[in-house]
Amino acid sequence: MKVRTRIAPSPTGDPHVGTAYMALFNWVFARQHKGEFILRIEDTDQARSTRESEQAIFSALEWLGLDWDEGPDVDGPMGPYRQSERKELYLQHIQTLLDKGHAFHCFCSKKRLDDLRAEQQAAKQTTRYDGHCVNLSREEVQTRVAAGEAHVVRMRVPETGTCTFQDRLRGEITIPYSQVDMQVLLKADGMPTYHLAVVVDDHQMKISHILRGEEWLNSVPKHQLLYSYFGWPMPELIHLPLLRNTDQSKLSKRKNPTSVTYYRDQGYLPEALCNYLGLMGWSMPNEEELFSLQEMIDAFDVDRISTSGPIFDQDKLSWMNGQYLRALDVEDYAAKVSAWMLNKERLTALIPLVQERAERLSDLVPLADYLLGTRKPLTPVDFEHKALERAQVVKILHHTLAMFDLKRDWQRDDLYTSCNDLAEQCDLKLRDFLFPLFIAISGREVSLPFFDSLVFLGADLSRGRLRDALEVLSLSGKERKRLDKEVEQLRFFS
RNA sequence: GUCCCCUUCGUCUAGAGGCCUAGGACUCCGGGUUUUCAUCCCGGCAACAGGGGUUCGAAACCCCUAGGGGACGCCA
Repeated sequence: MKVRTRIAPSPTGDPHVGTAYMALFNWVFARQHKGEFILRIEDTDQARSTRESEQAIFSALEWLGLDWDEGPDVDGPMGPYRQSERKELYLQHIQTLLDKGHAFHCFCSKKRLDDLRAEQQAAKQTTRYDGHCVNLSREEVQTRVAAGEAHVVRMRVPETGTCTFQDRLRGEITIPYSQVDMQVLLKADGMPTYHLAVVVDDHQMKISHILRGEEWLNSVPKHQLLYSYFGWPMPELIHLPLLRNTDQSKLSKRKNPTSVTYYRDQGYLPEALCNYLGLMGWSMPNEEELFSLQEMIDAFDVDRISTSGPIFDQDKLSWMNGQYLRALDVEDYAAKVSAWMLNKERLTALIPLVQERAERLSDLVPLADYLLGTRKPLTPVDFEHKALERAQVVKILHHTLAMFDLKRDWQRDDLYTSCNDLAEQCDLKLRDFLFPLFIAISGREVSLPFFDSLVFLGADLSRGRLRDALEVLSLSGKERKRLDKEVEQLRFFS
Protein backbone atom coordinates (compact mmCIF):
# COMPACT_ATOMS: atom_id res chain seq x y z
CA MET A 1 0.00 0.00 0.00
CA LYS A 2 1.24 3.42 -0.92
CA VAL A 3 2.04 5.67 2.01
CA ARG A 4 -0.04 8.82 1.91
CA THR A 5 0.04 11.31 4.75
CA ARG A 6 -1.52 14.70 5.13
CA ILE A 7 -1.43 17.92 7.03
CA ALA A 8 -4.88 19.33 7.50
CA PRO A 9 -4.69 22.79 9.01
CA SER A 10 -7.66 25.05 9.51
CA PRO A 11 -7.03 28.51 8.12
CA THR A 12 -8.13 30.51 11.12
CA GLY A 13 -5.11 32.49 12.16
CA ASP A 14 -1.37 32.69 11.95
CA PRO A 15 0.40 29.54 10.75
CA HIS A 16 1.11 27.75 14.00
CA VAL A 17 4.43 26.19 14.85
CA GLY A 18 2.47 23.13 16.02
CA THR A 19 1.13 22.79 12.48
CA ALA A 20 4.68 22.99 11.20
CA TYR A 21 5.66 20.28 13.67
CA MET A 22 2.93 17.91 12.50
CA ALA A 23 3.64 18.77 8.88
CA LEU A 24 7.31 17.94 9.34
CA PHE A 25 6.65 14.46 10.69
CA ASN A 26 4.00 13.68 8.11
CA TRP A 27 6.27 14.95 5.37
CA VAL A 28 9.33 13.04 6.54
CA PHE A 29 7.33 9.86 6.93
CA ALA A 30 5.87 10.15 3.44
CA ARG A 31 9.19 11.01 1.83
CA GLN A 32 10.92 8.16 3.58
CA HIS A 33 8.46 5.68 2.16
CA LYS A 34 8.45 7.25 -1.30
CA GLY A 35 4.87 8.13 -0.62
CA GLU A 36 2.82 11.27 -0.99
CA PHE A 37 2.22 14.19 1.29
CA ILE A 38 -1.07 16.02 0.93
CA LEU A 39 -2.11 19.47 2.09
CA ARG A 40 -5.79 19.75 2.82
CA ILE A 41 -7.45 22.91 4.06
CA GLU A 42 -10.05 22.29 6.74
CA ASP A 43 -12.21 25.34 6.39
CA THR A 44 -15.57 24.01 7.50
CA ASP A 45 -15.73 26.81 10.05
CA GLN A 46 -17.07 29.46 7.73
CA ALA A 47 -17.07 32.16 10.34
CA ARG A 48 -13.37 31.95 11.11
CA SER A 49 -11.65 30.64 8.02
CA THR A 50 -9.93 33.18 5.80
CA ARG A 51 -8.06 33.06 2.53
CA GLU A 52 -5.29 35.22 4.02
CA SER A 53 -4.68 32.65 6.70
CA GLU A 54 -4.71 29.88 4.13
CA GLN A 55 -2.14 31.78 2.08
CA ALA A 56 -0.01 32.28 5.17
CA ILE A 57 -0.05 28.54 5.79
CA PHE A 58 1.08 27.85 2.24
CA SER A 59 3.99 30.24 2.49
CA ALA A 60 4.98 29.02 5.94
CA LEU A 61 5.21 25.43 4.72
CA GLU A 62 7.01 26.51 1.58
CA TRP A 63 9.47 28.53 3.61
CA LEU A 64 10.16 25.48 5.76
CA GLY A 65 10.85 23.41 2.68
CA LEU A 66 7.96 21.01 3.28
CA ASP A 67 6.51 20.61 -0.20
CA TRP A 68 3.23 18.85 -0.85
CA ASP A 69 2.25 16.61 -3.73
CA GLU A 70 -1.41 17.47 -3.72
CA GLY A 71 -3.19 20.48 -2.32
CA PRO A 72 -5.52 23.37 -3.12
CA ASP A 73 -2.88 24.98 -5.30
CA VAL A 74 -1.56 21.76 -6.86
CA ASP A 75 -3.90 19.66 -8.91
CA GLY A 76 -4.33 16.13 -7.73
CA PRO A 77 -6.53 13.15 -8.53
CA MET A 78 -8.47 13.28 -5.28
CA GLY A 79 -9.37 16.92 -5.00
CA PRO A 80 -10.64 19.39 -4.38
CA TYR A 81 -8.39 19.85 -1.37
CA ARG A 82 -10.41 22.51 0.35
CA GLN A 83 -13.24 21.15 2.46
CA SER A 84 -15.54 24.03 1.68
CA GLU A 85 -15.44 22.83 -1.93
CA ARG A 86 -16.38 19.28 -1.03
CA LYS A 87 -19.74 19.99 0.51
CA GLU A 88 -21.72 17.80 -1.88
CA LEU A 89 -19.61 14.79 -1.02
CA TYR A 90 -20.24 15.26 2.69
CA LEU A 91 -23.95 15.75 2.20
CA GLN A 92 -24.15 12.47 0.29
CA HIS A 93 -22.38 10.67 3.07
CA ILE A 94 -24.54 12.20 5.73
CA GLN A 95 -27.56 11.04 3.78
CA THR A 96 -26.12 7.54 3.72
CA LEU A 97 -25.77 7.58 7.49
CA LEU A 98 -29.28 8.93 7.86
CA ASP A 99 -30.66 6.23 5.58
CA LYS A 100 -28.91 3.49 7.49
CA GLY A 101 -30.05 4.92 10.81
CA HIS A 102 -26.54 5.75 11.98
CA ALA A 103 -27.40 9.42 12.26
CA PHE A 104 -30.45 11.45 13.19
CA HIS A 105 -31.84 14.97 12.95
CA CYS A 106 -31.67 17.11 16.05
CA PHE A 107 -33.75 20.22 16.59
CA CYS A 108 -32.54 21.12 20.07
CA SER A 109 -32.00 24.79 20.66
CA LYS A 110 -28.75 26.30 21.80
CA LYS A 111 -30.50 27.25 25.01
CA ARG A 112 -31.55 23.67 25.74
CA LEU A 113 -28.06 22.39 25.07
CA ASP A 114 -26.49 25.06 27.26
CA ASP A 115 -28.85 24.23 30.11
CA LEU A 116 -28.19 20.53 29.67
CA ARG A 117 -24.46 21.11 29.79
CA ALA A 118 -24.76 23.25 32.89
CA GLU A 119 -26.87 20.58 34.57
CA GLN A 120 -24.41 17.84 33.77
CA GLN A 121 -21.56 19.97 34.93
CA ALA A 122 -23.32 20.64 38.21
CA ALA A 123 -23.90 16.91 38.62
CA LYS A 124 -20.21 16.38 37.84
CA GLN A 125 -20.88 14.22 34.84
CA THR A 126 -19.22 14.17 31.46
CA THR A 127 -21.12 16.70 29.39
CA ARG A 128 -22.74 15.19 26.34
CA TYR A 129 -25.93 15.18 24.32
CA ASP A 130 -28.75 13.37 26.09
CA GLY A 131 -30.39 11.80 23.05
CA HIS A 132 -33.45 14.03 23.17
CA CYS A 133 -34.06 13.83 19.39
CA VAL A 134 -32.79 10.31 18.79
CA ASN A 135 -36.16 8.71 18.32
CA LEU A 136 -38.22 11.31 16.53
CA SER A 137 -40.47 9.68 13.96
CA ARG A 138 -39.65 9.95 10.29
CA GLU A 139 -42.84 11.94 9.77
CA GLU A 140 -42.13 14.43 12.50
CA VAL A 141 -38.62 15.01 11.16
CA GLN A 142 -39.93 15.52 7.66
CA THR A 143 -42.57 17.97 8.78
CA ARG A 144 -40.18 20.01 10.88
CA VAL A 145 -37.47 20.08 8.24
CA ALA A 146 -40.04 21.05 5.61
CA ALA A 147 -41.25 23.83 7.88
CA GLY A 148 -37.73 25.20 7.78
CA GLU A 149 -36.95 24.54 11.41
CA ALA A 150 -33.25 24.89 12.24
CA HIS A 151 -31.61 21.55 12.78
CA VAL A 152 -28.37 19.62 12.79
CA VAL A 153 -27.53 16.00 12.12
CA ARG A 154 -25.88 13.99 14.87
CA MET A 155 -24.26 10.57 14.80
CA ARG A 156 -25.55 7.68 16.83
CA VAL A 157 -23.25 6.29 19.48
CA PRO A 158 -23.71 3.00 21.34
CA GLU A 159 -25.02 3.55 24.84
CA THR A 160 -22.85 0.92 26.43
CA GLY A 161 -19.64 -0.90 25.77
CA THR A 162 -16.19 0.33 24.89
CA CYS A 163 -14.22 1.33 21.87
CA THR A 164 -10.78 -0.18 21.40
CA PHE A 165 -8.28 0.99 18.85
CA GLN A 166 -4.57 0.87 18.13
CA ASP A 167 -2.17 3.77 18.25
CA ARG A 168 1.19 2.98 16.68
CA LEU A 169 3.11 4.58 19.53
CA ARG A 170 0.90 3.82 22.51
CA GLY A 171 -0.54 0.43 21.66
CA GLU A 172 -4.09 -0.48 22.48
CA ILE A 173 -6.37 2.20 23.87
CA THR A 174 -9.87 1.62 25.21
CA ILE A 175 -12.44 4.34 25.75
CA PRO A 176 -15.96 3.66 27.08
CA TYR A 177 -18.78 4.77 24.81
CA SER A 178 -20.33 6.44 27.82
CA GLN A 179 -17.68 9.10 27.27
CA VAL A 180 -18.42 9.61 23.61
CA ASP A 181 -20.80 12.36 22.57
CA MET A 182 -23.39 12.08 19.82
CA GLN A 183 -21.31 14.37 17.71
CA VAL A 184 -22.90 16.89 15.39
CA LEU A 185 -21.96 15.91 11.84
CA LEU A 186 -23.87 18.52 9.90
CA LYS A 187 -24.15 22.01 11.29
CA ALA A 188 -27.19 24.24 11.00
CA ASP A 189 -25.38 26.28 8.38
CA GLY A 190 -25.25 23.23 6.13
CA MET A 191 -21.54 22.62 6.57
CA PRO A 192 -20.24 19.36 7.95
CA THR A 193 -18.20 19.35 11.14
CA TYR A 194 -14.56 18.43 11.24
CA HIS A 195 -15.34 14.93 12.46
CA LEU A 196 -17.41 13.95 9.46
CA ALA A 197 -15.24 15.72 6.93
CA VAL A 198 -11.98 14.30 8.22
CA VAL A 199 -13.21 10.73 7.97
CA VAL A 200 -14.71 11.13 4.52
CA ASP A 201 -11.65 12.94 3.21
CA ASP A 202 -9.02 10.69 4.71
CA HIS A 203 -10.78 7.72 3.20
CA GLN A 204 -11.45 9.28 -0.16
CA MET A 205 -7.93 10.67 -0.39
CA LYS A 206 -6.53 7.26 0.52
CA ILE A 207 -4.61 8.52 3.52
CA SER A 208 -2.69 5.53 4.87
CA HIS A 209 -1.20 7.00 8.04
CA ILE A 210 -2.52 9.78 10.20
CA LEU A 211 0.14 11.53 12.23
CA ARG A 212 -1.53 14.17 14.34
CA GLY A 213 -1.55 15.69 17.80
CA GLU A 214 -2.39 13.81 20.94
CA GLU A 215 -5.34 16.14 21.45
CA TRP A 216 -7.25 13.98 18.95
CA LEU A 217 -6.93 10.76 20.92
CA ASN A 218 -10.32 11.24 22.53
CA SER A 219 -12.02 11.72 19.18
CA VAL A 220 -10.90 8.41 17.78
CA PRO A 221 -14.02 6.51 18.92
CA LYS A 222 -16.22 8.89 16.93
CA HIS A 223 -14.04 8.45 13.89
CA GLN A 224 -13.80 4.71 14.25
CA LEU A 225 -17.56 4.52 14.52
CA LEU A 226 -17.93 6.51 11.31
CA TYR A 227 -15.43 4.30 9.52
CA SER A 228 -17.39 1.25 10.55
CA TYR A 229 -20.76 2.83 9.62
CA PHE A 230 -19.33 3.41 6.15
CA GLY A 231 -17.62 0.03 6.07
CA TRP A 232 -14.20 1.55 5.47
CA PRO A 233 -10.84 0.41 6.84
CA MET A 234 -9.12 2.71 9.35
CA PRO A 235 -5.82 4.34 8.47
CA GLU A 236 -2.98 3.73 10.89
CA LEU A 237 -3.02 6.17 13.78
CA ILE A 238 0.09 7.81 15.15
CA HIS A 239 -0.60 10.40 17.80
CA LEU A 240 2.37 12.64 18.38
CA PRO A 241 2.95 14.50 21.63
CA LEU A 242 1.87 18.12 21.95
CA LEU A 243 4.41 20.91 22.02
CA ARG A 244 4.31 22.66 25.38
CA ASN A 245 4.83 26.06 26.97
CA THR A 246 7.40 26.37 29.72
CA ASP A 247 4.66 25.64 32.26
CA GLN A 248 3.86 22.38 30.42
CA SER A 249 0.51 23.50 29.09
CA LYS A 250 -0.19 23.05 25.39
CA LEU A 251 1.83 25.54 23.35
CA SER A 252 -0.21 28.71 23.03
CA LYS A 253 0.25 32.18 21.69
CA ARG A 254 -0.78 33.50 25.06
CA LYS A 255 2.47 32.31 26.55
CA ASN A 256 4.81 31.87 23.62
CA PRO A 257 5.43 33.09 20.13
CA THR A 258 3.68 30.40 18.11
CA SER A 259 3.53 31.83 14.64
CA VAL A 260 5.92 30.47 12.04
CA THR A 261 5.92 34.00 10.67
CA TYR A 262 7.39 35.23 13.92
CA TYR A 263 10.35 32.89 13.67
CA ARG A 264 10.89 33.83 10.07
CA ASP A 265 10.75 37.55 10.81
CA GLN A 266 13.04 37.16 13.80
CA GLY A 267 15.67 35.74 11.52
CA TYR A 268 15.55 32.05 12.26
CA LEU A 269 16.51 29.89 9.33
CA PRO A 270 13.96 27.36 8.12
CA GLU A 271 16.62 24.64 8.28
CA ALA A 272 17.19 25.40 11.94
CA LEU A 273 13.52 25.49 12.82
CA CYS A 274 12.89 22.18 11.06
CA ASN A 275 15.92 20.67 12.71
CA TYR A 276 14.77 21.84 16.10
CA LEU A 277 11.23 20.57 15.58
CA GLY A 278 12.68 17.25 14.50
CA LEU A 279 14.26 17.00 17.91
CA MET A 280 10.93 17.32 19.65
CA GLY A 281 10.01 13.77 20.52
CA TRP A 282 12.52 12.25 18.18
CA SER A 283 16.28 11.84 17.98
CA MET A 284 18.83 10.44 15.59
CA PRO A 285 19.88 6.87 16.41
CA ASN A 286 23.44 8.16 16.87
CA GLU A 287 22.20 11.13 18.91
CA GLU A 288 23.53 13.64 16.40
CA GLU A 289 21.51 16.80 16.97
CA LEU A 290 22.30 18.79 13.86
CA PHE A 291 20.74 17.25 10.79
CA SER A 292 19.16 18.25 7.49
CA LEU A 293 15.73 17.23 6.29
CA GLN A 294 17.35 14.68 3.99
CA GLU A 295 19.34 13.20 6.87
CA MET A 296 16.15 13.02 8.90
CA ILE A 297 14.37 11.20 6.08
CA ASP A 298 17.23 8.71 5.82
CA ALA A 299 17.36 7.94 9.52
CA PHE A 300 13.72 8.41 10.48
CA ASP A 301 12.00 5.68 12.46
CA VAL A 302 8.43 6.44 13.41
CA ASP A 303 8.58 3.93 16.25
CA ARG A 304 11.30 5.88 17.98
CA ILE A 305 9.05 8.87 18.57
CA SER A 306 8.58 9.42 22.26
CA THR A 307 5.19 10.25 23.66
CA SER A 308 5.85 12.73 26.42
CA GLY A 309 5.17 16.35 25.60
CA PRO A 310 8.31 18.36 24.88
CA ILE A 311 8.67 21.97 25.98
CA PHE A 312 9.48 24.33 23.15
CA ASP A 313 12.75 25.83 24.32
CA GLN A 314 13.62 29.16 22.70
CA ASP A 315 17.17 29.01 24.06
CA LYS A 316 18.04 25.81 22.37
CA LEU A 317 16.38 26.86 19.14
CA SER A 318 18.49 30.01 19.17
CA TRP A 319 21.65 28.07 19.82
CA MET A 320 20.83 25.79 16.95
CA ASN A 321 20.09 28.71 14.65
CA GLY A 322 23.52 30.09 15.58
CA GLN A 323 25.07 26.81 14.51
CA TYR A 324 23.43 27.10 11.11
CA LEU A 325 24.37 30.76 10.73
CA ARG A 326 28.01 30.06 11.50
CA ALA A 327 28.15 27.27 8.98
CA LEU A 328 27.19 29.64 6.17
CA ASP A 329 29.81 31.22 3.95
CA VAL A 330 29.81 34.99 3.60
CA GLU A 331 27.87 35.14 0.35
CA ASP A 332 25.17 32.82 1.61
CA TYR A 333 24.88 34.75 4.81
CA ALA A 334 24.55 38.01 2.90
CA ALA A 335 21.91 36.47 0.67
CA LYS A 336 19.96 35.29 3.70
CA VAL A 337 20.08 38.73 5.28
CA SER A 338 18.72 40.27 2.10
CA ALA A 339 15.96 37.76 1.84
CA TRP A 340 15.07 38.27 5.46
CA MET A 341 14.91 41.97 6.01
CA LEU A 342 16.64 44.05 3.43
CA ASN A 343 14.09 42.92 0.91
CA LYS A 344 11.84 45.37 -0.80
CA GLU A 345 8.65 44.40 0.96
CA ARG A 346 9.95 44.84 4.47
CA LEU A 347 11.82 48.02 3.63
CA THR A 348 8.76 49.47 1.98
CA ALA A 349 6.83 48.92 5.18
CA LEU A 350 9.58 50.52 7.21
CA ILE A 351 10.71 53.49 5.15
CA PRO A 352 7.59 55.65 5.50
CA LEU A 353 8.03 55.59 9.27
CA VAL A 354 11.67 56.55 9.06
CA GLN A 355 11.53 59.01 6.19
CA GLU A 356 9.83 61.85 8.08
CA ARG A 357 12.31 61.65 10.88
CA ALA A 358 15.57 61.09 9.04
CA GLU A 359 18.18 63.58 7.89
CA ARG A 360 20.67 61.04 6.62
CA LEU A 361 20.18 57.57 5.22
CA SER A 362 22.23 56.27 8.10
CA ASP A 363 19.55 57.39 10.54
CA LEU A 364 17.63 54.29 9.55
CA VAL A 365 19.43 52.02 11.94
CA PRO A 366 19.23 54.05 15.15
CA LEU A 367 15.59 54.91 14.44
CA ALA A 368 14.51 51.37 13.63
CA ASP A 369 16.87 49.34 15.80
CA TYR A 370 14.05 47.96 17.95
CA LEU A 371 12.10 46.96 14.86
CA LEU A 372 14.97 45.27 13.10
CA GLY A 373 16.49 43.61 16.10
CA THR A 374 15.74 43.13 19.78
CA ARG A 375 15.05 46.18 21.89
CA LYS A 376 17.31 46.99 24.80
CA PRO A 377 16.82 45.03 28.02
CA LEU A 378 14.56 46.85 30.47
CA THR A 379 14.69 47.56 34.20
CA PRO A 380 11.92 48.85 36.47
CA VAL A 381 13.50 52.32 36.34
CA ASP A 382 12.62 52.58 32.67
CA PHE A 383 8.94 52.60 33.61
CA GLU A 384 9.10 55.52 36.04
CA HIS A 385 6.73 58.28 34.99
CA LYS A 386 5.59 61.56 36.52
CA ALA A 387 1.92 60.74 36.36
CA LEU A 388 1.84 56.98 36.68
CA GLU A 389 2.34 54.73 39.68
CA ARG A 390 3.86 51.30 39.26
CA ALA A 391 0.42 49.78 39.83
CA GLN A 392 -1.00 51.73 36.92
CA VAL A 393 1.89 50.84 34.68
CA VAL A 394 1.43 47.16 35.44
CA LYS A 395 -2.29 47.47 34.87
CA ILE A 396 -1.84 49.11 31.50
CA LEU A 397 0.63 46.49 30.35
CA HIS A 398 -1.46 43.63 31.63
CA HIS A 399 -4.76 44.83 30.19
CA THR A 400 -3.23 45.67 26.86
CA LEU A 401 -1.64 42.24 26.67
CA ALA A 402 -4.98 40.64 27.49
CA MET A 403 -6.57 42.71 24.73
CA PHE A 404 -3.81 41.72 22.31
CA ASP A 405 -4.40 38.07 23.14
CA LEU A 406 -7.94 38.37 21.85
CA LYS A 407 -6.95 39.88 18.54
CA ARG A 408 -7.38 37.67 15.52
CA ASP A 409 -6.48 40.43 13.13
CA TRP A 410 -3.55 42.70 13.66
CA GLN A 411 -4.50 45.99 12.02
CA ARG A 412 -3.21 49.44 12.81
CA ASP A 413 -6.55 51.24 13.07
CA ASP A 414 -8.20 48.51 15.03
CA LEU A 415 -5.35 48.41 17.51
CA TYR A 416 -5.58 52.16 17.88
CA THR A 417 -9.31 52.04 18.54
CA SER A 418 -8.89 49.28 21.10
CA CYS A 419 -6.09 51.07 22.96
CA ASN A 420 -8.05 54.29 22.97
CA ASP A 421 -11.02 52.43 24.35
CA LEU A 422 -8.90 50.76 27.02
CA ALA A 423 -7.32 54.07 28.03
CA GLU A 424 -10.75 55.55 28.45
CA GLN A 425 -11.90 52.66 30.61
CA CYS A 426 -8.76 53.02 32.70
CA ASP A 427 -9.54 56.73 33.02
CA LEU A 428 -6.26 57.78 31.46
CA LYS A 429 -5.26 60.08 28.69
CA LEU A 430 -4.08 58.09 25.70
CA ARG A 431 -0.75 59.88 25.91
CA ASP A 432 -0.09 58.63 29.44
CA PHE A 433 -1.61 55.25 28.74
CA LEU A 434 0.78 54.72 25.87
CA PHE A 435 3.89 55.58 27.85
CA PRO A 436 4.59 52.13 29.35
CA LEU A 437 3.66 50.55 26.05
CA PHE A 438 6.24 52.62 24.20
CA ILE A 439 8.84 51.49 26.71
CA ALA A 440 7.80 47.84 26.49
CA ILE A 441 7.76 47.77 22.72
CA SER A 442 10.67 50.00 21.80
CA GLY A 443 12.65 50.38 24.99
CA ARG A 444 12.34 54.14 24.58
CA GLU A 445 9.89 56.87 25.48
CA VAL A 446 10.23 58.30 22.03
CA SER A 447 10.18 56.02 19.05
CA LEU A 448 8.60 55.55 15.68
CA PRO A 449 4.79 55.65 15.78
CA PHE A 450 3.46 53.12 18.23
CA PHE A 451 0.72 51.43 16.23
CA ASP A 452 2.82 51.20 13.11
CA SER A 453 5.52 49.63 15.22
CA LEU A 454 3.08 47.03 16.50
CA VAL A 455 2.06 46.12 12.99
CA PHE A 456 5.63 45.94 11.79
CA LEU A 457 6.68 43.73 14.68
CA GLY A 458 3.65 41.49 14.38
CA ALA A 459 1.41 40.11 17.07
CA ASP A 460 3.72 37.48 18.51
CA LEU A 461 6.66 39.78 19.01
CA SER A 462 4.52 42.62 20.37
CA ARG A 463 2.91 40.30 22.87
CA GLY A 464 6.29 38.88 23.77
CA ARG A 465 7.67 42.30 24.61
CA LEU A 466 4.70 43.11 26.80
CA ARG A 467 5.10 39.79 28.61
CA ASP A 468 8.75 40.57 29.10
CA ALA A 469 7.94 44.03 30.46
CA LEU A 470 5.58 42.53 33.02
CA GLU A 471 8.31 40.18 34.05
CA VAL A 472 10.75 43.06 34.45
CA LEU A 473 8.24 44.73 36.75
CA SER A 474 8.01 41.42 38.62
CA LEU A 475 4.29 40.99 38.45
CA SER A 476 3.37 38.56 41.19
CA GLY A 477 0.99 35.67 40.71
CA LYS A 478 -1.46 37.26 43.09
CA GLU A 479 -1.37 40.55 41.26
CA ARG A 480 -1.83 38.78 37.96
CA LYS A 481 -4.90 36.97 39.23
CA ARG A 482 -6.44 40.18 40.47
CA LEU A 483 -5.76 41.89 37.14
CA ASP A 484 -7.12 38.92 35.21
CA LYS A 485 -10.34 39.32 37.15
CA GLU A 486 -10.42 43.04 36.63
CA VAL A 487 -9.93 42.69 32.92
CA GLU A 488 -13.01 40.48 32.60
CA GLN A 489 -15.13 43.37 33.84
CA LEU A 490 -14.01 45.66 31.03
CA ARG A 491 -16.42 46.23 28.22
CA PHE A 492 -13.91 45.15 25.65
CA PHE A 493 -13.79 41.65 27.01
CA SER A 494 -17.38 40.87 27.72
C1' G B 1 -15.73 16.31 37.91
C1' U B 2 -15.43 12.17 34.09
C1' C B 3 -12.47 9.76 30.51
C1' C B 4 -7.78 9.28 27.87
C1' C B 5 -2.48 10.01 27.51
C1' C B 6 2.22 10.91 29.83
C1' U B 7 6.42 10.72 33.86
C1' U B 8 15.17 9.92 33.10
C1' C B 9 19.25 16.38 34.95
C1' G B 10 15.78 23.22 34.94
C1' U B 11 14.95 21.96 29.28
C1' C B 12 15.49 18.41 24.73
C1' U B 13 16.85 13.50 24.99
C1' A B 14 20.00 8.29 24.95
C1' G B 15 18.40 3.92 27.31
C1' A B 16 14.58 -2.63 24.03
C1' G B 17 16.51 -6.56 31.95
C1' G B 18 23.23 -7.00 33.24
C1' C B 19 27.50 -2.60 28.71
C1' C B 20 24.47 2.61 34.00
C1' U B 21 29.28 4.76 39.08
C1' A B 22 22.76 6.61 33.98
C1' G B 23 25.50 9.03 28.27
C1' G B 24 24.91 13.45 24.94
C1' A B 25 22.91 18.51 23.87
C1' C B 26 20.83 23.42 25.57
C1' U B 27 20.99 26.61 29.85
C1' C B 28 24.07 28.01 34.09
C1' C B 29 29.01 28.19 36.55
C1' G B 30 34.47 27.85 36.19
C1' G B 31 39.01 27.73 33.05
C1' G B 32 41.71 28.26 28.25
C1' U B 33 42.28 30.56 23.10
C1' U B 34 41.09 35.62 21.39
C1' U B 35 42.95 43.42 21.26
C1' U B 36 37.05 43.51 23.54
C1' C B 37 32.73 40.63 22.81
C1' A B 38 31.04 36.45 20.54
C1' U B 39 32.74 31.90 18.49
C1' C B 40 35.70 27.70 19.64
C1' C B 41 38.04 24.23 23.25
C1' C B 42 38.34 22.02 28.26
C1' G B 43 36.00 21.20 32.96
C1' G B 44 31.88 21.41 36.54
C1' C B 45 26.73 21.45 38.76
C1' A B 46 22.46 18.59 37.72
C1' A B 47 17.83 13.28 36.73
C1' C B 48 15.58 7.48 36.63
C1' A B 49 8.29 10.95 40.63
C1' G B 50 7.02 7.64 45.17
C1' G B 51 5.66 2.76 46.89
C1' G B 52 4.94 -2.26 46.02
C1' G B 53 5.83 -6.56 43.06
C1' U B 54 8.29 -9.99 38.86
C1' U B 55 13.62 -11.43 38.42
C1' C B 56 19.90 -14.00 40.28
C1' G B 57 19.62 -8.85 38.44
C1' A B 58 15.18 -3.43 36.94
C1' A B 59 15.72 3.38 34.68
C1' A B 60 13.73 -0.50 31.59
C1' C B 61 8.34 -5.40 32.78
C1' C B 62 3.52 -5.40 36.00
C1' C B 63 0.33 -2.99 39.81
C1' C B 64 -0.95 1.10 42.98
C1' U B 65 -0.32 6.20 44.40
C1' A B 66 1.09 11.03 43.23
C1' G B 67 2.07 14.73 39.68
C1' G B 68 1.56 16.82 34.75
C1' G B 69 -1.11 17.23 30.20
C1' G B 70 -5.26 16.65 26.93
C1' A B 71 -10.44 15.97 25.69
C1' C B 72 -15.35 16.80 27.25
C1' G B 73 -18.25 22.94 21.27
C1' C B 74 -23.28 23.49 15.58
C1' C B 75 -13.87 25.11 16.74
C1' A B 76 -10.44 22.34 14.33
